[in-house]
Amino acid sequence: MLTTDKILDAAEEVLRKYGPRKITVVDVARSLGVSHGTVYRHFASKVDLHEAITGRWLQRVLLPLLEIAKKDSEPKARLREWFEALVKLKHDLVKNEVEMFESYSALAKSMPKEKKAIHINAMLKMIEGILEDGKQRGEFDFEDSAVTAKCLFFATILYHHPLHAHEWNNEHIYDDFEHLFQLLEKAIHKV
Amino acid sequence: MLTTDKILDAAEEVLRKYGPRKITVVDVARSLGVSHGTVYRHFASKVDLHEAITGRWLQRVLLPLLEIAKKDSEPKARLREWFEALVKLKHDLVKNEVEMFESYSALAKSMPKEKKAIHINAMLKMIEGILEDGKQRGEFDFEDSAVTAKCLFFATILYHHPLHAHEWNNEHIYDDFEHLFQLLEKAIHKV
DNA sequence: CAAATGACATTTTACGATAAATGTCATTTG
DNA sequence: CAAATGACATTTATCGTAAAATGTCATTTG
Repeated sequence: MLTTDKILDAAEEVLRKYGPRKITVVDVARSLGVSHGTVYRHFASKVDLHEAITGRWLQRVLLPLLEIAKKDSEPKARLREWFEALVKLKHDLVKNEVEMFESYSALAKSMPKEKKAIHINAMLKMIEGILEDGKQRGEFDFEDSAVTAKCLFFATILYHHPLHAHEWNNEHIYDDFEHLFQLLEKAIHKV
Repeated sequence: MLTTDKILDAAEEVLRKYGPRKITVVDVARSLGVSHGTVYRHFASKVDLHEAITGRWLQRVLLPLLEIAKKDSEPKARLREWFEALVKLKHDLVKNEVEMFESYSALAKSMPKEKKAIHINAMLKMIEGILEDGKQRGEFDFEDSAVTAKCLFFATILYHHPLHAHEWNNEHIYDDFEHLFQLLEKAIHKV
């Protein structure tokens, strides 16, 4: 019997092989050797299928960040490690898996923002956790962890949002990030 | 005799009337009642013409920022005023002149980054001036004005870069900016 | 002779017809 | 009877051709 997961596997395979313009319901069904009607028994629409593909990939790719967030190392160091991992992750995707990155970026573009918000919120929760931890331990100084998490995430958006990927081949990009992050640390570290 | 300025006036007219897809050399020439060959006596290429149009517009639209930067009010207040003006400026352009904003965004997209850098550098210089002033007066505390200016500009990019314009209809956008800016202030204000 | 033209080869875009994909559902299959 | 099919109307993408724009330059104009 055909499962949702098998369809997603096939879809990723198609994506990998033929690029984002070719992930049609028909092609995915063909690569599974079933009729496209069958796929519609598992996904209400092409868009739903796309969202599922992207969602699964995002979850997988962001796993390392979750690991870092869960550590109980010093919050200051952990926060830095998390953000450095975030930008390195994104930059590496662009460098080493351009076609995959672009494929998924293309899919993500057509994703409704509520769906995107889910993943952004997952990231914000990780940051918030580190911040809250640091606040408890007296390392950090700010009012609201959730608000501050948002600030940090969006302040660094240039360095991790796909929209800005074209700027990441600039040779000073890591220096710039480093300077910005130091500035942000200065704002939240207890003096 | 035909002057470069007259051509740019006509080009803006065409842009305003027919949108960005219609600013062809031929159309601009037609609206001036001259042959398109004549336009080529003033601009080496269509791209050059586009750059000139965009450049002139940017300069005009960013004039208010220059005014603020030149004031000799308190640097802390001036910095805030400058950034609030920047994001308000951009947001107003989207709200009140959508078609113009999109037109120019479209033109800007095809502009080489060296040309864009000129305008970004002009902005950075304004920020740097305010920061340096504040440092002299003992209001601010940081190492390098130029570096810090870059940090502030790019940390707030979500709120003023056209790429993110689609996020500006979020109702919390001003609150978010306010929180971020407070955080940044905390990082550079002398305690 | 400086300024402008318009004919030109070349490149880019627009358009419309054809093919393919989406989404539904009555029917078939195991 | 749950699972899968494929015929279908509708929407969307593809592609070749026609039209328009780019960029050059020898010629014309005032």
